[in-house]
Amino acid sequence: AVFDAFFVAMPELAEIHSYARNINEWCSGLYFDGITKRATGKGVDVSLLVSGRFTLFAQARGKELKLTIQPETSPHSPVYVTFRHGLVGIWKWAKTQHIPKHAHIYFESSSASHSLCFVDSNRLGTWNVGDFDTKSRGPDPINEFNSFRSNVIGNLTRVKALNKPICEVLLDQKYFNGIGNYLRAEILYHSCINPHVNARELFTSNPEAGNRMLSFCRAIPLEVFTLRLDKYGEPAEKAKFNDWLKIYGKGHFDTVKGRKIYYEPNQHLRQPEDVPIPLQPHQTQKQTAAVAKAPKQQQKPREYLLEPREKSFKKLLLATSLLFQTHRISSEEKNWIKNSAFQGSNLVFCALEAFEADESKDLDEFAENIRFMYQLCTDPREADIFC
DNA sequence: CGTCCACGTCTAC
DNA sequence: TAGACCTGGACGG
Repeated sequence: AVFDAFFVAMPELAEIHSYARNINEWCSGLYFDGITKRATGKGVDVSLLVSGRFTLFAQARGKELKLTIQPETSPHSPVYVTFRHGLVGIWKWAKTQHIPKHAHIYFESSSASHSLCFVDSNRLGTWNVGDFDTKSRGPDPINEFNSFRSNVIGNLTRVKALNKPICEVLLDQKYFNGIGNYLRAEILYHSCINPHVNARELFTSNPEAGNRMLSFCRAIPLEVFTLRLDKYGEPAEKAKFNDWLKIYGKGHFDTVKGRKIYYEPNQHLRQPEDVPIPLQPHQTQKQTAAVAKAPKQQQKPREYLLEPREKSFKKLLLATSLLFQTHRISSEEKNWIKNSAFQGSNLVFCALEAFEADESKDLDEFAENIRFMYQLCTDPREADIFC
């Protein structure tokens, strides 16, 4: 029963990234020509800032989603609108004659007869003109993992906010932008860390466990994103998501600062699994301190239901690492590929397919294609090719 | 029908 | 740290 309520709520890091992917899939190659802000919406009336036709592009950073409104005529500079989704905010692609209830702002495309709608039934979400809030919200654990990590590690000893139980710290958006109540429970469960452990102490007494947890802050939401788990979908999809959850909404919980933290009281005695998608270099195998003392238990390997796309995703990341390690691409190009893959860009997957179809498996040619795409896509004059 | 709960963020005591 | 902001689904009488 708790899950029925759960399924209509809670956009966190994985959901915001999925929203951005959805929006870019719906909107690529389309011109929009109208913006309507209803009186119920709390954000600014963006329609006053845009005239003529425009394209839309979405990016996620933590729990924020930034829409780039790019007017057709070049002298007009783009308008950025950044959304926060509250408890239930969601993006929908709807026929313009049937705008959903609680759509507080929508972007209309006459040619497609559809509108991109920001739907938020309990109106806790809002938006403002401008870029991501980098002052009070930390880097994105998926797209900016290295800065995310150093923002935590670098502030550990001097910032009071990090001298608290790890379950509280994980909700602090200044350090864990995008982590919410279900992700923190899942991350701690997979990391085999007791939620009440002091964060500073965790990182200083057992840095390996701390680092592993930071990797899970990326890997767990990334898994929801790449497996396209959708708690807003059809009943079958909701059930898949429910099955995927290991701990949230199940069994034991404590209430800390008015919020439920679900965990297994003995989860810190388990042996952690490997990070499912280890994209960042991390130390291997050497066990230390409390984790090492834990009795080795039989671990059931995590089961993946890999769709073809998800296999390609992994292959692409492996290929990218290879190209980078062999100095065929720069770190900027490497990061661009990863980000494009996370955003669900078809382009980079096409490059991979071309490489796989190439019988000579020419890595240099693969790298050249990638560099060419990178140039095209990062040049604003050519941005349309990307969309 | 009413009550509880979902759980993000801001504000005020 | 409690309350406000909101809606709506589950559940109980």
